[in-house]
Amino acid sequence: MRRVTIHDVAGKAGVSTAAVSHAFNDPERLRATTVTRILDAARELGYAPNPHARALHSQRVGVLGVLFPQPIAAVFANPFFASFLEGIGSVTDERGIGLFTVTPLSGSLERAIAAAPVDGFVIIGLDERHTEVAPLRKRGVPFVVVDGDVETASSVNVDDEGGAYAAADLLLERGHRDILVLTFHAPPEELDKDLGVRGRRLRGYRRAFVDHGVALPDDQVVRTFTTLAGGDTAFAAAWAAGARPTAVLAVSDIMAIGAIRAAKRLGVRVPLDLEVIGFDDIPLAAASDPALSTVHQPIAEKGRVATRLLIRELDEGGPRERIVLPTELLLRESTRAQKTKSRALSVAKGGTDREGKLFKSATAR
Amino acid sequence: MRRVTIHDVAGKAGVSTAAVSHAFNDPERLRATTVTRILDAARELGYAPNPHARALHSQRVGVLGVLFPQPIAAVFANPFFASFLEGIGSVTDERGIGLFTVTPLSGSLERAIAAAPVDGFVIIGLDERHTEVAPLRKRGVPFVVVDGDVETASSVNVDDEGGAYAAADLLLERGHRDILVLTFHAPPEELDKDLGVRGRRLRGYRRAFVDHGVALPDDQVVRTFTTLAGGDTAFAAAWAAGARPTAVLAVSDIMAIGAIRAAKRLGVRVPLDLEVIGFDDIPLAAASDPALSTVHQPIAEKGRVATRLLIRELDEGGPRERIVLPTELLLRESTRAQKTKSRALSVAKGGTDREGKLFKSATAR
DNA sequence: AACCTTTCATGAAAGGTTTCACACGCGCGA
DNA sequence: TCGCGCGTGTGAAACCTTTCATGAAAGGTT
Repeated sequence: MRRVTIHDVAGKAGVSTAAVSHAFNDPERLRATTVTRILDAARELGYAPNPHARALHSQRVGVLGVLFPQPIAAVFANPFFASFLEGIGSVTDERGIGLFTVTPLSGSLERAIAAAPVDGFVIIGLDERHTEVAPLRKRGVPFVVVDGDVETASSVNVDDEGGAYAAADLLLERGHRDILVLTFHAPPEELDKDLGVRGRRLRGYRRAFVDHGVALPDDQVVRTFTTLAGGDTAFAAAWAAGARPTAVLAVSDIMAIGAIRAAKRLGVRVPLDLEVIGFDDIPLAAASDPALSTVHQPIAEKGRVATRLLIRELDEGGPRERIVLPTELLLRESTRAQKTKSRALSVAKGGTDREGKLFKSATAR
Repeated sequence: MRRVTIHDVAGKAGVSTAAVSHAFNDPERLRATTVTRILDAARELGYAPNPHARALHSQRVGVLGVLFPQPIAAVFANPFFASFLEGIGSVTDERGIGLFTVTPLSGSLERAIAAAPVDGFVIIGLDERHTEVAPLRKRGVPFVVVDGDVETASSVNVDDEGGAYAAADLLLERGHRDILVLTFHAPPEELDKDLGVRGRRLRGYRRAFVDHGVALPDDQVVRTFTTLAGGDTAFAAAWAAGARPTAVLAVSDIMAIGAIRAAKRLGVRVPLDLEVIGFDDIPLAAASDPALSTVHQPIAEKGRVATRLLIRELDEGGPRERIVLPTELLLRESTRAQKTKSRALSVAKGGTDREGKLFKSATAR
């Protein structure tokens, strides 16, 4: 059972294949009666132009790839990525563009990239050292990097360091001296250097400690998994080891919520005995009990900005840009302080942006 | 800056394009030294076979589409779909297949379907009356329907009715007589008939009421939005109207959680004054406070089963199947009853399934 | 009547890959 | 010596669409 092609339609309507093509793509060129005759034939046959043939010819499919370095199941299980995709999707939808989720193919990102029928990529979570992007560049496939920095491409980042600073600063300002810091397990290769998102956030915390003249001993910085269970066990373990922190800083909301769960179980009241600040502002943060104070980052907006950047590059070969979006300290119920939310990087710098809506900056203060 | 093609590689390696193709796809056919010479040339040039050309020829891209009837941003915002995609992704990943998210293109599902460069579709949320699938059938594109039923295709469903029955049955068994039922706002065209998932769940509730000889007046069935706010306002409104239910049945977890929030605000204690049972068992259900009793449905598993079915159909043109997966009543903290979880459709019926792992059934009792 | 414009339609090339059928050269068995 | 098979490699068709250049017919002008 062969798929119906443009030839079948042409035959049925008694015209050339060129006419059929025109009927679909540029009906003005044909007599109205001819167009309807062709369209009728097409409908009757159930014809739709073959996307591959069309793409092959026009060198353009109308599909964007979103590239994740982790298995696809891990992507969709993560609410952070869900929000991110939501942002990307809102733009692709409005532009009539398809969305392809690209994850490692049998463990190889390179293979996945090569096989993906897309016009360009939004890449997330690949930091400085990743080598997968080199072939991309070589093949001339446009891409935009999010939460990372690559010499040769546009990038969209968030003021992680500033947000982390604001969170730590608030707690220190309120007199806390015994603060437990929860951070991601590092991938093996970056164990020493503090690279990527995690590194920037940690750097922000550290800077606040330094500014307040407070020490942050190594055993107060705990590495664990980015899960509810991770935060829970990390807090419980610290407690069992004799730590009695009065506050928690976590580089991810879900870990913060896990820590709160452990604290509740141990009879520690939040925020009375323990103030907690997370990072990201996932939807669950507002819904959990107590509602989590956190550093809000515009996740969906990151996706939107990156996608618009990519589309512009695709359409007009626009210039490279490095965009840094602001973060915002959001105080809810897991802290006692009720200072209104403060905003990092609230003023745009370097403003040559044409749309005037984006925040641009070389360095985040 | 033209993309590098197979001709460039052939030229550089001093062979024909056919030889290059063989070097990639069937190296055995060529002398080993030739193969390495070709591969070297390819690497040096940064060559990767053009996916479109390949797909055009082989009539196969290695990509599956997941079809949603709502805008893409709504898809990713919904944790239900996230779990579903997680299930699908776990299978496509393992088989080295790409995943394409297909949502209406400028409002038209048909257009999106036509333009999608995929080998087949997993379709979710399209019920009996939707007409979009007709062209698919006509064009001979294989698809599998989830949460719906189409004459001409395989389908994967869940025992919605049985699960709903179990939930309602439990509450009625415990003596509740004043139960508020929360259901989705119906799309306009199905206002009267109770079709689709919503209809099946409502039917399950109703059957339990009948079996217990209890009436379910229309004003106890409230339609609202499938959101936290929807459940919240619906409960609050009913309360304001003088209703004093002792239990709530909601066809979606998020609505149930919203109702609990409203109840808390009104000074109604859950589960002491009000027992609540949701539906779906989204991740938030276990994490909320009190943890939500709910009808668990295997969301990710639905995705996995559907995907395997589709792949089999693609590979071997396997037979159509109608699969019904069991649901399970999960009692947590929003009910007082502590009966161990009960399971609907726990026994497979109709077992001609070749893998013997899936549950099949014509009617879910 | 000859010529020019428009309007509508077509032929054929191009886009990049895979694969079928074939060719070439060589060794081996008959 | 002939024929055959095997190991390697090639030419060209096929996959399906779009678009450029072109052509034919119809209508208008001088």
